[in-house]
Amino acid sequence: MPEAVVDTRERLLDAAEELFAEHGFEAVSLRDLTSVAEANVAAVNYHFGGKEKLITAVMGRHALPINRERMRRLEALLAREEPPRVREVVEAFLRPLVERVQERESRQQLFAKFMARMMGEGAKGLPEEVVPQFQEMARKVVEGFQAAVPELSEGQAYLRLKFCFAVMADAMMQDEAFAQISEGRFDKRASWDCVFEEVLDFCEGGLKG
Amino acid sequence: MPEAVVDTRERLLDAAEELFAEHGFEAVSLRDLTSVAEANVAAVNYHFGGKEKLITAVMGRHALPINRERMRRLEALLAREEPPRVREVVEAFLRPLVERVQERESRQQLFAKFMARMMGEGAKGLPEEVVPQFQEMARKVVEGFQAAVPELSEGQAYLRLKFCFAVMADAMMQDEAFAQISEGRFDKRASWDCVFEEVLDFCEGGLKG
DNA sequence: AGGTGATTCAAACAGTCGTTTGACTTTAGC
DNA sequence: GCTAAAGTCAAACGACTGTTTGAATCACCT
Repeated sequence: MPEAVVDTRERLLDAAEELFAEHGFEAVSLRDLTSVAEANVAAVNYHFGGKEKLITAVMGRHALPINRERMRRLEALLAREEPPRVREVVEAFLRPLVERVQERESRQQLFAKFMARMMGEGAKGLPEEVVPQFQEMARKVVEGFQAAVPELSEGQAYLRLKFCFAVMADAMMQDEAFAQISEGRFDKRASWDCVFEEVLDFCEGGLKG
Repeated sequence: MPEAVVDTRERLLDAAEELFAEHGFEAVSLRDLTSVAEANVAAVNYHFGGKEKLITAVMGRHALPINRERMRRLEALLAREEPPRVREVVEAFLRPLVERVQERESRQQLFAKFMARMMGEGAKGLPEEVVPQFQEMARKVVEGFQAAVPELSEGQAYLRLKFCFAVMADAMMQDEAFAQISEGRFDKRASWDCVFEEVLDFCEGGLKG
C-alpha cells in the first residue's frame, strides 16, 4: 500500500471539516471538496464509502477525544468532597471543545462550526456509534449541574445543558447577519478568549437561574 | 386577475414555511414544495422570481409584525420611570416570537424553526430590506439591557442579545439528537409554555451574570 | 522481474436541481 | 363576444449532484 493512502484520507477529512463548517453539508459538493483536497472525485467513495459516511468520519475524529477530556474534568470535579461550583461544571463541559479548536491554530473554529451545523441539521445528526459516549457525558454533566444547583430537576438540567451548548455554538459561528444588525457595535475582532469568557458568564448565570 | 392568484401565492408561502422549517432550505426542492402547495413547478418563479426570493418572502411575512410588537413592548418598558427589570426586557424581546408562533395553532413552531435555520445559514441570512427594522429593534433591546443591568457594556449587551436568541431558537427546534442523548430523561412532551419559561429563566440569569 | 493488491483517475452513469419556454385556460373591461 | 392581461401548466433546458466503472498507476513482495 502506497504511503499516500493516509495522506489522501487525511486531506479529505481536513477539506471536509473546513468546507462543511464554512458552507454546510449540502452546499458542498464532492467536486468542490475533492478539488480542495487535491484528490479525485471518486476518492471519497473509495476511502469512506459515500458523502454521508465522510461526514460521520469527520465527526468521529474529534468526538471521542473531546468527550474523554470532558469526562476527565467532570470526574475530577465530582470526586472532590465539596460540591462543584456551577462555573466549574460548565467549563468542564465547554472548555475541551475550545481547546480542541484552538490547538489546530490556523483552522480555528472550524470543527466547532461543524458541530454546530450538525446540531442544526437535527435528526440525521450524530453518527450512531458515538451516541453512547455523548449519553455518558451528558449524564455526568447533569450530575454536576444538580450537585452545584440542587434545586434543578433532572429534566431542567438536561434542557440547560442543551442551552449551554447552543450558546457555545452560536458564539463560535460569527454571524454575518449579526454583524449587520449590531451595526459594528459589537467588536467582531474581540479575541475568542474574551468571547468565551462571555459564554461562560452567560451560562453560569443561566444555570443559577 | 383571477382570485386564485393570492391563493396560490399564499399556499406557496405556507408550504415553504412548513417545509423549509422542517427540512432546511437546500433540502427542499421546488418540486416537493409545489406539490405540497398543489401548484405547478413554475409557480414559484412566476410569483416570486425564484427560490431565493421565496425564502426572503417567507421571512418578510412575519418579521415586520413581530418586530413591531417587540418595539411596542420595549418602548412601554423604557417609558416607565423606574428602570425595567431584566426579565421584562428579555420577555419583550422573545414573547412576540412565541405568540406569533402559537397563534397559528396547528402550524406551531414552524416559523421559529424557520428563523433558527436562517440564522444557521449565516451570511445569506436576512433579506436586505428588513435589516433596518432589526437594527432598530436590537438597539432598543440593548438599551433595555443596559438600563436593567448598568454594568453591561454595549458590546456585551449585543452579544448577550444574540445568546438569548440562540437559546430561544435552540429551544424551538426540538432536537432528535438531543432526545437520544438525554435518553428520554427530558420530557419531550413538556408543554411549550413550560419550556419557554425555562428559556426566560436561563436568559434572565445569563444577563444578570 | 514479474505479479499482486492497493490506490488513483478520467469518463460516464442516472438522477435531481432551479429555471425557462410556449401553448393553454381563466378573468376583467368594454 | 372580443381583447388583453393574468395565471396555469406540461415539457424541456442545461447544469450539477453523488456514485460507479474499468483501465492505469503505484508500492511492495517473493
